[in-house]
Amino acid sequence: MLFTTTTEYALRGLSELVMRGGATQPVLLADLVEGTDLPREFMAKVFQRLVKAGILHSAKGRGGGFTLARPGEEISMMEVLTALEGPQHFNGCVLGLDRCNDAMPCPQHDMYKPVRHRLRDYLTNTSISDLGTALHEKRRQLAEQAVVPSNGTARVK
Amino acid sequence: MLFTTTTEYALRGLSELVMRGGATQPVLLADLVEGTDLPREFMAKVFQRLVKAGILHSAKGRGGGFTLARPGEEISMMEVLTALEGPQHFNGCVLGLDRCNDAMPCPQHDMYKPVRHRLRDYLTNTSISDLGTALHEKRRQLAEQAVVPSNGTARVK
DNA sequence: CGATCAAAGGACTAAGACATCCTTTGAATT
DNA sequence: AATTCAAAGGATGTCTTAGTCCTTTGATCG
Repeated sequence: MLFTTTTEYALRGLSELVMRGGATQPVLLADLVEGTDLPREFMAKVFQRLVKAGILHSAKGRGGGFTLARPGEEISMMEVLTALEGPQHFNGCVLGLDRCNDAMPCPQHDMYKPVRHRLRDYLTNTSISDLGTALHEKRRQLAEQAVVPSNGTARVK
Repeated sequence: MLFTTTTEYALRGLSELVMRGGATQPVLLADLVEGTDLPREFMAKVFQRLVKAGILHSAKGRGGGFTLARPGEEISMMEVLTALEGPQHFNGCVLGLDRCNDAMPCPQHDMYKPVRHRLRDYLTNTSISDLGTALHEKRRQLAEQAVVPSNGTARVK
């Protein structure tokens, strides 16, 4: 809804990367996608773009793989979005007009502004480290749930 | 950003329709797009879909055109969005996962929830009448501005 | 140096979005 | 009934997005 498929893959891929220690040691694409439904070949293209955008670092050959180019705390969802879809995504009106101008003013500019602001806040203030941590935590909870599946004392959501 | 081009066109077209009295009398597509950059032929397709969705009513031949099928106050942006892009757009995670499940839980579900809620509120509580009114008002302001362009007493934004 | 490993990159296919053109249908006017 | 009007609908074309496959590049290990 908010992102293109490409951006969604990027964010999910980065979450996985962070969760697998990609902040410090290289992670292979093959390892990263295993157990997920992320399409390997396509992810390779997406990660290539992230390398060029200065978000990822890559190394070929043995001991290679992908690592974060910078600390994960410094990479926001917004930066990923911008790298892949361009910067203009948050400057336009709700209705997608190029410009709110004389010929066709955006009738919703004022009402949409606070909504967009909220959205922008979320995207700029959430880092891919946050995504990785949240993913890790979710999986931990699910694992715990699986171990004590029908025990009344276990908190199961 | 939020919508596909098709949905944007639909919302803009409906805004124009309402502004031109399409709530009560039929408006021709040709009239509706004139002075805008809305592509006539493509808009015809979009409006066809809105007719089938029960949002618009159409009439062929002389005296024909498009009118709202129901009062504009009762038609929300969300309804238009849903009619054109399907209902699943607001039920998913930020990351676009089909389901937040064991195999791949959404790492951001909880944090994104309030943001989505805000967005949903905006879209369900804004009707196409609101859009039409806002459009009309904006154009009125611009016209006023144009009449007294360099007069110090005129409030110009 | 040669083998192997893994990302980079090019070529290609499929599907969907966006857009236009032309014919058909149905209604109103003469 | 004939004409005209305007939307409905089918056919087609183009572009972008999504996705796969295969070759090349560059690094490391033996």
